[in-house]
Amino acid sequence: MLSSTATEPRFQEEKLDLVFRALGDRTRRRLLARLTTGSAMVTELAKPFDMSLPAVGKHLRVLENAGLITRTVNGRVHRCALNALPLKTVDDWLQHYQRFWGETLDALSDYVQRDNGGKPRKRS
Amino acid sequence: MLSSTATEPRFQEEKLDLVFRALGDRTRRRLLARLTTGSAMVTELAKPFDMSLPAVGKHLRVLENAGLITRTVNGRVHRCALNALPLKTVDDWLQHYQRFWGETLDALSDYVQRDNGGKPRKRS
DNA sequence: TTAATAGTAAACCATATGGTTTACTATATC
DNA sequence: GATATAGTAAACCATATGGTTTACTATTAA
Repeated sequence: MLSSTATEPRFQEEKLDLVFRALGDRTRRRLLARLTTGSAMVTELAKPFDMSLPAVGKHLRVLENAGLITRTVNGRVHRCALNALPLKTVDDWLQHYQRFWGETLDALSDYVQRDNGGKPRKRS
Repeated sequence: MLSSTATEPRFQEEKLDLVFRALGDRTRRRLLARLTTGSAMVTELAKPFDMSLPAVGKHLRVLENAGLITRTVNGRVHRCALNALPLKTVDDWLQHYQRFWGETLDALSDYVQRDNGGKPRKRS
């Protein structure tokens, strides 16, 4: 077995860098949202955007490098599909912080609803 | 009421831009992780990093602009604290995709464990 | 009051990012 | 074979990002 595995911290950190940065752009999030309705070729994906085809192509490349989409080339058509697995990695990362936004919400709730007998609100 | 509210789509999109981009850097994620153990002043936060103080200061500014930390100035000491609420926004955004990584995992599971009678695996 | 500490501001630099336009390649179609 | 279509590649540009160093401000302490 190689010294590097998919679960090794550094590997995961690099992946998170790519995924978070890929998600940090509205155009790319719109592309992902579009792909939840099914795979599509590049020109189809580019149509709704007020932007050149190469620009959309670059965004798709960023998403691909982050592992968020897969591409199958068939003739001259590149068909893109959503790959949500990296989002699970993000979700896992987020879970470490869930209790903190819970705490914040509870504190806010306690502050706003003092007539609640001071009981913490149930977590959603 | 003003024409712009915290839940208006554009507002949320801008926020997601800031938060995702803030999270797309390892140094900043380490800073957040540190802050889960409690608030700290800037020099304390900077200590573990092989990086100048102004550099860390900039990272903290990015986190602050994304709403991920709050800062209380007391004399010359700036005390930073985690604010995880924007991470809940991220979590909400992620939930729209949860069923897709579920599907992918199921498909993988089906492929790997053909001896399973073809039944979909239970969601975690 | 002098000196040390906490931190930002500003100027600077290299590289990354997000867009453009203008080729160019490869596949379909007439 | 000629032409249209799908898409990338490459060159270019403006701005953003992540780091540096060198001031500078403000507060605390000797």
